[in-house]
Amino acid sequence: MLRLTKKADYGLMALKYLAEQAFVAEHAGPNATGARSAKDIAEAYHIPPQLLAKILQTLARAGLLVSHAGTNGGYALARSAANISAFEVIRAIDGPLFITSCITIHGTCDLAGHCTIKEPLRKVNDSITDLLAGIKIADLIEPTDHLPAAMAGGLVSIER
Amino acid sequence: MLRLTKKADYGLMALKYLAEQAFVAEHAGPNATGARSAKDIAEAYHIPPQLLAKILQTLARAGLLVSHAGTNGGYALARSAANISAFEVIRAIDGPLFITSCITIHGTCDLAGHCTIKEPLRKVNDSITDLLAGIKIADLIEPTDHLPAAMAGGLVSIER
DNA sequence: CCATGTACGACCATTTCAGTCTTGCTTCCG
DNA sequence: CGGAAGCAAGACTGAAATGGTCGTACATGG
Repeated sequence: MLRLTKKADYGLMALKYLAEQAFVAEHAGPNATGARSAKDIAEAYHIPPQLLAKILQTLARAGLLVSHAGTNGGYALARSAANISAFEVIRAIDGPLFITSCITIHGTCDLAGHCTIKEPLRKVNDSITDLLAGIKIADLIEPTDHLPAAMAGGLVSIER
Repeated sequence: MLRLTKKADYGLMALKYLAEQAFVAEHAGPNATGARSAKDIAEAYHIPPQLLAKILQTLARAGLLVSHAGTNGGYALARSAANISAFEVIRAIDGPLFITSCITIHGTCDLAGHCTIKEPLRKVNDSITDLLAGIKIADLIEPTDHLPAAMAGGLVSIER
């Protein structure tokens, strides 16, 4: 439970892949855009190509990727990898995230009076949002290791 | 997406309700245990009674509630409301939470080599776990308002 | 013009969720 | 004792979300 979908997983992987490609392109000629076809990415991660294609289209529609059709076309990051957050990716693919079913778009609980739990949970929701918003695609490259630290531990305490 | 199930919602509501009852029981005679039947709780929140019953059974099996059969039976908190975390409730009902499909019980990614995303996400996972573990049932009572503060904001930053 | 690639909608199988039904056991109380 | 109140637990069902496929159309570079 509380897991994100495989699509979101795939999306993050693809973004990471493109970020790496953009990085190498940066060190190549000016015509190397770092664009890769959906098929390439799918093969690199053994993801069903058609599915990945749809995900990338979604991401492009959300403005996180730029697409270029035709021969030698493909996708590339629309912005720097440091400016794309995991939150944006997840929201683009899985839609707005609400930890509890109570919280709708309007912030109103359908069980008007009786659902007294939603307010505290909304805080949790916001925290997770902030957490994910703080994680950029750029943070996903590099073999991790030295990045945890601040992420675990007593991040929060509710005062009563 | 990234939402918890209705069952977990219901479970939290029920726990909160029992916490409140335990509180009033505390101020009553020694024989007032604060135990309430599943039906009572279900009616208070307009939850399908049978469904709530199953949830409460799960919670009892997990050791968060104590049950007492027979006339005037019902459920009561097994511990103080300040010692039961939202995380325990959610895990008891929805099972262990793993934010990404990659992370299995064994911590191994089924896509051995190619899934390079899982390590950073595991940190996120841990953060959310900690976040939920820090929220106690006792924090859910009281008409909220003055409790947010620390929960929103720059909780985390990944160093690179 | 054709190979390569994106765009997009329809479709399908499987799983998960939410909820119901049924049956059985336990305890209290008259 | 016996019945009512209450928990325990498994089978079952309908609906929705997920994961994935297919087919077709459009764009573009050589």
